[in-house]
Amino acid sequence: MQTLSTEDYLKAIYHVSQSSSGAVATTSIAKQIGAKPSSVTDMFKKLSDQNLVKYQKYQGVSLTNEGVKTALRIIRKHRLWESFLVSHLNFNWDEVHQVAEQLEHIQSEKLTNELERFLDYPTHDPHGDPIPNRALFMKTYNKILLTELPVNKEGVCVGVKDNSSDFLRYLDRRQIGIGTPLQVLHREDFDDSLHIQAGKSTLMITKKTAENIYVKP
Amino acid sequence: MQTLSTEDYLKAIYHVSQSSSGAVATTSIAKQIGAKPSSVTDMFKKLSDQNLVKYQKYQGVSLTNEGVKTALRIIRKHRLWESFLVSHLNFNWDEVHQVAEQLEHIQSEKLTNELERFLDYPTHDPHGDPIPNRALFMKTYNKILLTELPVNKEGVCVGVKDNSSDFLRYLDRRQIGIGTPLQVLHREDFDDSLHIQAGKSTLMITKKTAENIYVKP
DNA sequence: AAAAAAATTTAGACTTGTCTAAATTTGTTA
DNA sequence: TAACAAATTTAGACAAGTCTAAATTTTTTT
Repeated sequence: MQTLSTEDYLKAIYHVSQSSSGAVATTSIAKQIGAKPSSVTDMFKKLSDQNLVKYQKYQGVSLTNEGVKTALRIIRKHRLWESFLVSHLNFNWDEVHQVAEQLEHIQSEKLTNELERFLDYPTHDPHGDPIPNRALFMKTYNKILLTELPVNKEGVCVGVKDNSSDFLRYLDRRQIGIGTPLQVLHREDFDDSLHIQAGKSTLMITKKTAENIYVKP
Repeated sequence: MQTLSTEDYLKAIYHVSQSSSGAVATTSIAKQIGAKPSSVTDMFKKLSDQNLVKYQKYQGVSLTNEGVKTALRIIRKHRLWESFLVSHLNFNWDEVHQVAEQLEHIQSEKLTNELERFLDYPTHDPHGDPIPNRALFMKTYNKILLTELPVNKEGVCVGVKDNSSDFLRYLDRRQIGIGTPLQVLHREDFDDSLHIQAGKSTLMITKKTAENIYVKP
């Protein structure tokens, strides 16, 4: 059984390892967790003792199979709870993260599985991220960034890269959400801004916005 | 903001103070929490520093107004979650306690209030215990122990005193639950056992069982 | 009311997870 | 490749919460 802290580290290592290749560096986890590198080193040793990561001094860590499983079990709970908060408790998609960070640590297999059943086995959370099923398998579809969508090709918003409240509320104001049909009408060479069709309205967004929106063509 | 541990202590102090009069003794909390008396003394000092309890050396503690409020906020969450687990996640009333012990520590006023709304403002949890509302007010009805119900007077089961899994599952097997109509048909003077009418069936229960069942006449 | 028993507190130690500051290793650059 | 910079680790300290063992206070018993 893990402590709150080791669970946080495992999840952080999983996320960082997903968005980069090779071993996960001490500093990257320090940034993610909000701790000093020396604390991270300490924790790497503890996780290594439990065979949850492979750790070589000065070379960073990588999750073992057991470590991946543990991380996925936490992510599964996190995303199921986020889904519940949005679908039944009137939370907006920008409000769920902080609470789910707490709920993801609740230990009860029955609770997790019954919650999943109650939600009717959702495959994606409110941000479009895939939810591991009971066997910890995730359904991923091949999504691309809005910046990579060819001009005039139709797509649908299926996720966001930046999960910050600021960005999510900005999208709310622009009436862009998961499922919104998106189409690039014109790409401005001068500043890389995009004129897009979002649902029924047309609007202009910056490159920075576009590269934080995932679409399925 | 409280730690997990201080919340557990406040809740324990509240419960003990409800079932006895005067200040709450170190040993009684030690038993309730499962800690050594010396640890309890340490915590009493910490709680006292935060003005959550009034503490006098060797004389035990009593909750301050602020301490009572904090305890009730935790109990409110505990009982709301228990209700949710039973009503929507297929938990039995003997399975909810352990999970609710974890869920009661989740910090989010919005979560608590939305959960309450989702459950349609329940006034009692699956064991018949009253749920504090948003203003921390509890609706209590005047219940008595089954041992105190006059022979042949009709009553309804509205709660249990012993919340152990063993007892609750025993009641399940006897088909006694919250709302079950109960009536004492005969009181056996020899061993204090009771012949009772429970719903549609008549059965015999021991004194020990009867003094753990609350009824409303 | 003195002695014995029970309850409580104190003192000192341990664990977990964190930190700072210093030392070491790795990498990068001239 | 030598020197510098960046990353990482080590060493030692600290806070929270717990423990054991010893000391103290309160309560009960004789």
